[in-house]
Amino acid sequence: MARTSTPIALKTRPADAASPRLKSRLDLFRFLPFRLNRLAAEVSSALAVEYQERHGLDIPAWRVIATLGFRNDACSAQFISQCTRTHKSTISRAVTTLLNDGLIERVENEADRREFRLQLTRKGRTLYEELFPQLLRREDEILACLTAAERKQLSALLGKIEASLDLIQTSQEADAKQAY
Amino acid sequence: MARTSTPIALKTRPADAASPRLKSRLDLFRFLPFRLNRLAAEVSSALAVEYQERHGLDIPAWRVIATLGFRNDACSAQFISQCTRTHKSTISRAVTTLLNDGLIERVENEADRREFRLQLTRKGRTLYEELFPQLLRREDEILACLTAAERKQLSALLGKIEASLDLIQTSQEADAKQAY
DNA sequence: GCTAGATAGTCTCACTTGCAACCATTTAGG
DNA sequence: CCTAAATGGTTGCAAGTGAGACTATCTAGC
Repeated sequence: MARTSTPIALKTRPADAASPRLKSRLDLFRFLPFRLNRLAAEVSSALAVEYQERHGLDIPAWRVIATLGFRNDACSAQFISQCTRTHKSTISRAVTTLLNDGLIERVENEADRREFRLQLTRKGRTLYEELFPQLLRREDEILACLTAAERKQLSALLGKIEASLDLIQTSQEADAKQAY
Repeated sequence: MARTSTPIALKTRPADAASPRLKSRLDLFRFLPFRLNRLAAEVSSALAVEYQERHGLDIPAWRVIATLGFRNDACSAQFISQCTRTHKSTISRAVTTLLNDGLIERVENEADRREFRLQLTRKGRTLYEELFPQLLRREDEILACLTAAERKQLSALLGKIEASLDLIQTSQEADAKQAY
């Protein structure tokens, strides 16, 4: 449309590898944190259709389902909170909703009555079994632009950064680390 | 300040490349969207120190500064909104704050009096010039775990996905696309 | 020129989320 | 045992954000 002629247009093009990074300017589009944020946001919204529109789950709820679905044994809200890096109050609220929807159930832990063990109900597992292939398909769509080798590369690279970040964190917040 | 992921964090180990992905289960830690979200959140919070604590900027404000700092000429709020993929109301609020802080200024656009052209003030530019090397240093720290070649690879891979997502979006929401 | 439809930017509202206080329970130390 | 500190989980509150209404301006078509 005529729209594209406005200064706007700017199809935020991926950093094109050709031109070298300027020393005196911060090119936002080559700045990793920015790219990660933007990419994560876009990928998320590309997937949101699946669990939001088709199954009425929001992101925290999906994370709970996914964590429980992935593991066979029941686990605590705390555990879910930690491994998805989602605030415990957020998880708590999601858990409440999912309990009401009958997608998960919780069992008293006799050994420690502060904590509840959570697990998918039959209904919840059905949903999970139905939802996750759809999500994998979406992921595949998104990654269709990469060869198998490239996907492996990407995974390995992300893994390295993840590992490195954990280290950075560890050295910075030695006490928080205790929490494990 | 909103986005901070829980510092708690159980050592969600990076998908270890050894064991193959199970067919019947979705391993959250190998699921790209999840990894991207988590990584983006962590990287963001690793950088947040710089612009939040040291300069009192939140993320939207920093995006405005960065966009203006990167370009030489003044540009509209709309433009910033689009190229950072941040909602226009969020940008609007950040702009208001930055105007009050004297970090940016706006000039009437004679040609189109709906829009204002924004630019850094002297003070704003000083802040930008001071802040961005710090951020680059941080980025370097985070990427220190990768060789130069690997960094290039990563950048190229992200670029491919970015490009591909634009395409996906385009085909899926032909009308929404107008908005860009 | 005038009207209808776009567009830039602001503002209100509702919703989500992180934080921190809180309750219940467990554990450690005396 | 009894108290103090830690831990799992919930909830009230405040801050940030997206959706969408709204204002002012611009553009196209008649």
